Amino acid sequence: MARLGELERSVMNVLWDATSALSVRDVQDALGDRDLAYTTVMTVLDRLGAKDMVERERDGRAYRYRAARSREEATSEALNDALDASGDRTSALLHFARTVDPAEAAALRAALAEVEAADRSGPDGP
Amino acid sequence: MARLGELERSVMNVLWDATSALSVRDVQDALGDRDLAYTTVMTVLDRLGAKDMVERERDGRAYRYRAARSREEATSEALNDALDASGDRTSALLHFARTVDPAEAAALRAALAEVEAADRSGPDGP
DNA sequence: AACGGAGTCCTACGTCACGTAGTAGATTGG
DNA sequence: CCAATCTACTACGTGACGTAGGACTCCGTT
Repeated sequence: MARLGELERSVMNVLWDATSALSVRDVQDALGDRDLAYTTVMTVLDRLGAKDMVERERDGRAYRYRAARSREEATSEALNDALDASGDRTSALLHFARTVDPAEAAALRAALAEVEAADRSGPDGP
Repeated sequence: MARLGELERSVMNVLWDATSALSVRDVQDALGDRDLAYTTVMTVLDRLGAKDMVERERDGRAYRYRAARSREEATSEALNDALDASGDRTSALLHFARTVDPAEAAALRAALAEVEAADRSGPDGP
């Protein structure tokens, strides 16, 4: 995930929490506690578009914005970026696995077992 | 891991690849392809110290610098930061597990099995 | 004892990302 | 036709980072 600033991240969270594409006004309202100028929200949305974090579609005179990737996909990308930056993905992953919280370790094991089963029954599906 | 710039990361890599603590001069030499001023390297080392990425010890008149954490620990921290920023660590991890490369998945499974075994035989050791 | 080299500390400058917003111009409902 | 609404473009302050120079301090050498 391209690096995000604090406001950019807030906007992404609004978009991720929304069920449909939002107008600038919608986002501004959702960020009600910050009382930002309309154009501020527009600028941020625009920059997020430049980072391919959001997409927009015309809706009459205005645009509606949606997240280009789900929160999980974006985070996963961030994880991959961190691993790549480290230079040695595998040993970084191993260290992480050895130090992760037990509950999360269990969740991870379950998810990995799932994909393993899927792979075994054939990568193209049964 | 505190966010690092490109030169800062290069310096960390030099430190991580070194077997012992390095002087400013050592680091400058290791970065020989960039031909940086001595003080530039000092400044970067200093900033890395402010971010708790390096530690230094006196060696005569000069200092010697070493990474405060291993590459793996630092990356692991970065992973945790990314997960925390996402808001939902578990679902991010699950998505990651489902999309990770098969070889890495296998490595992860092995590491997780290891810690599971260690936990079962007693968290305080056998 | 004065000098030069090696080191450290402090300060600085340019650039870029980001938070923040204003102005100008187009479009449209009433 | 006018006011509201929306987009496009421009701008400014701050902080991070790459980069480096100058001042000051030791210490060995002449």
